[in-house]
Amino acid sequence: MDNYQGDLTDILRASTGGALGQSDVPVSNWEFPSDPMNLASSSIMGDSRVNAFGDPFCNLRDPLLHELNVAASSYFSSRSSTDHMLSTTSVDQDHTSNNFVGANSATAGSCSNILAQQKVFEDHEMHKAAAAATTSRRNIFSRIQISPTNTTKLPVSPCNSPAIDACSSPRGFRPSAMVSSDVINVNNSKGCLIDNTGSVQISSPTNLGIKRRKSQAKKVVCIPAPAAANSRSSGEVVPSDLWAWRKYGQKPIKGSPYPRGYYRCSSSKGCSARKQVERSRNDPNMLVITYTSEHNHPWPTQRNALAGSTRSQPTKSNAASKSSTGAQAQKTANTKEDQKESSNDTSSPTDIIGGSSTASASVKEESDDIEKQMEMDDNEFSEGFSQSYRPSMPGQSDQDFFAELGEIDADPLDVLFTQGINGEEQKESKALDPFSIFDWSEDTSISFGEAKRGGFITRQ
DNA sequence: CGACTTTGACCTGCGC
DNA sequence: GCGCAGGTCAAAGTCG
Repeated sequence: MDNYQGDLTDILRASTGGALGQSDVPVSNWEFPSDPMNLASSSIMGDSRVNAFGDPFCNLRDPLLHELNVAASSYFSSRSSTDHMLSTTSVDQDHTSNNFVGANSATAGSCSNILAQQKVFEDHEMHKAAAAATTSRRNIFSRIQISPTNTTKLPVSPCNSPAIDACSSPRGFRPSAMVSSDVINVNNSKGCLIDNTGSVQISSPTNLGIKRRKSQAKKVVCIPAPAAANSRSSGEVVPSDLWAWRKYGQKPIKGSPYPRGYYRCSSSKGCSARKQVERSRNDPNMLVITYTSEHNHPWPTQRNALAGSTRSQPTKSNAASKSSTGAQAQKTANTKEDQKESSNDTSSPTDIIGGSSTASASVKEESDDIEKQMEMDDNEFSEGFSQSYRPSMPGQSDQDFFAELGEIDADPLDVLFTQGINGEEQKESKALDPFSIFDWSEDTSISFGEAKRGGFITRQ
């Protein structure tokens, strides 16, 4: 189970984003009161330093953390090979209704469509784990009850573009949504979040797309590409999570102007966890992160996560003012893509950062408030990244926040389960399968709001 | 010195 | 079998 811990936590954290502490957040028009995925809150992860992304990408800071929190939705899709519980199949199936999709169309800006769309697709592996603990076939997300009405109406992505395109959304980040690999498109803004026709990210191993190692379980996360916040001078996007990642390769992808970066987990030696980061073809503002394999080690402590990643991320204090990278950054700084990125990024970092900094708070608020918050965030960002980036929790000091991080790091799932599940169920699930949290029995019908209320958030 | 990024070369899977 | 494309390796160089 430990192996999964990392992934799961990743997902949870990433997806949970700003929801922390929030109970009834009208994230979107969706019926579900709140986004379960927001449980962990991105802000928690905020500090991690992860490796940079490909050159063309610029500044991404903890997209998982920040953006997800803020409103951005992210997609986690997994390609399962076989018994995939994920509802990858189709929109019209009941899976769809069950899929966790939080779409928030309320947000402003180009990305406005989705603040909190999120969808998680778990790995085949993860599913197995969950399955072991429970008999349920549906993954956590699939179990999450979303208003059937809404779900059934989820628009199928009009886009025919490749999976990567699934995450298209305008720059700001808000839009991302997690879509089941096979396609749930919640995002109206640019049309498609994920294309099932897409090859790589979304397709199951058997599908087109990843030719190799298809058999490996993969989870695909689509997140808004933060801009400057998490970037290096080179313009690379540096999606962060608490894991430490080391870049081991980068390849241009056919049909995409953006290269794909290959990262492996450096948090622990021998860890087979890997991820691929690339930009959505259609929406450069969106990043598609594909996780492969599980971490074979516990969730890294904050410190560990940061270890060895100093280059990829600016220090909290100077992130804004200076890129962490030196010569390397310089090398690519002038590239076309970088320039392009930089131009885009100028405004966006705010989103991210602001999202991260205020995400937790903003999430609580009504969509209107969220927009306002974002605006404020933008302003804050202008003042300095370091400040704005600082993760904040409502009613919580920074120190508290990090202290909490420590707890979470120690056992991220613990938080979720201990609080997210009540009584005996909690104990049982925790003991048997931490993931059971996701694997709620179908009749359980735990609403996101409940889950959230249950605990992810309360921890603070 | 250790960890990271970069990048060309190599390997492998898939389609034709 | 060949070629293409994706994925990985590993040397070289950088940075703190």
